[in-house]
Amino acid sequence: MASPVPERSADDLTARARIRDAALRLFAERGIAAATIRDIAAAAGVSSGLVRHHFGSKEALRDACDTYAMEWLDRFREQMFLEGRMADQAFVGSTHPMASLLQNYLVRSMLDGSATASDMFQRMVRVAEEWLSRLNVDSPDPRAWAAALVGTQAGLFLMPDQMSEALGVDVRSPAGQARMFGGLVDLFTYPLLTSEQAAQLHTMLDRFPSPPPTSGASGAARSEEFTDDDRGDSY
Amino acid sequence: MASPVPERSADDLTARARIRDAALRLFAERGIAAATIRDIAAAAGVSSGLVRHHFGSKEALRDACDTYAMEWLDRFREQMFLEGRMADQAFVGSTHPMASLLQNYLVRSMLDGSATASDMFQRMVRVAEEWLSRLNVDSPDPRAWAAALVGTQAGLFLMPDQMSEALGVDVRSPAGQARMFGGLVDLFTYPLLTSEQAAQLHTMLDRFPSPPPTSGASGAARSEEFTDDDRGDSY
DNA sequence: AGCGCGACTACACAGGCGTGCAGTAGACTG
DNA sequence: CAGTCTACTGCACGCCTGTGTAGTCGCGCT
Repeated sequence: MASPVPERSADDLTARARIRDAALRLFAERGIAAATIRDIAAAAGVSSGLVRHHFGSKEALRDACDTYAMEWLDRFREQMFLEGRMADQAFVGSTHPMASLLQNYLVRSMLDGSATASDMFQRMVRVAEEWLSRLNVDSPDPRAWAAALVGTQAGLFLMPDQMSEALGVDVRSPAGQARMFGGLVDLFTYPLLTSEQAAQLHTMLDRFPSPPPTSGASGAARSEEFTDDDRGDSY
Repeated sequence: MASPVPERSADDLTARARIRDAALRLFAERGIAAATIRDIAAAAGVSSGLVRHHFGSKEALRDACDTYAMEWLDRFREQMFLEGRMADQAFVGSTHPMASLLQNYLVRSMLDGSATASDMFQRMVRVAEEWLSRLNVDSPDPRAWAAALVGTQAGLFLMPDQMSEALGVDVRSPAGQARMFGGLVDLFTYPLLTSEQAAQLHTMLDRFPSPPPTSGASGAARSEEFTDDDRGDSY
């Protein structure tokens, strides 16, 4: 559980740090509500009262986890991409477990309604949108494109059990993760729709945008696009 | 909340049906654990005792919802695609709200560990894999490709709040849903990686598949791929 | 009319939850 | 060496949960 992005600070081996680490892990594994303070305390090897002593409340503990995860990942990305340590195998190897855990945690926290995690989601959408603008992709709605990109990937972290079952490998293991990301590479390499099909679908989607569902023709036609698209993509 | 896929059966307007519908909605909105029997009973306009009378336990109620959702969607797909009612706007318009709700419910139930919902996930992966095999996509790992396709899309249903914030539109509304699916169309139309990049990534991913993480070079290099891929796709 | 049975309600129960709080041990300060 | 502060524990409280159960209502059958 090393976290040497900014070199683990001195007071970070304390019970407080152990509680935070245990909370991050249990929150990520079970969800916020299902992970109890008593379980977290037990996992950290302390009493439940100490959790309250250090963090005040469960909500405050969760906020502390949110902030910690976000700041850690921000520093991580900074070192990774700005300081060019992407090829530094020792750096990447030692930070990866924590990076993976924190990403999982943030997606879970997002699901249970964390403002901090949602902020990070929005930031990632903006980054994706900027990144997209540097490619020569002529999407009619880059923002929706970026949101779909971020949203779909975040969701993937939420169902490791199902992905593991589908692949016959624990996607939490290095081998499983490699396989899963291999699938992701394919997904973003081979287009499923031709430009003509896409344009056609966009035309149909644009046809019924504004009015609320009057359960009439407009709603029906919109729905048709929903299901049609859905079929083509995943059924 | 019409559900005319097999024409709503006669005994389906009963309190039992109202309880099931309320459970589906609250389970989908809040998650299984967070939706209490008392809330479901109140939403259905009955006493909490009646929920137990009809379904026995919360777990049994959830199983009933799982089965109902899966069978409903199976019939829905059958009519939709085999019986060619895809262009029937009345059919599609009237069934879409329920289809959307049940998909959301199943993904939520899957997240909370439902075997039925997980089975449906695996079936969707197999269907996607067959569908992929009819395209001329030369993926080195079609199963991983299909799993990534299904997993990413399922995840999208889990974060409507974040997607709505990113798009400035409630994705539960027709307009918002159209916009979100428009982004999905783009995502599956314009490749983010060239075939060369993909082949390169696959080579790197294949290099470190089998051994458990010894925190040595293998793990480090694998992690590099993780984060590198991640960066390219979503950061 | 009387009877039975399923739909339905009201209420009580045990368990687990987050929280509050009094109290102890140890280290540091004057 | 007394004082103080912080880390830390143990326990009890109130709340909410799923569950159990006794009892009422109303309809259909004989």
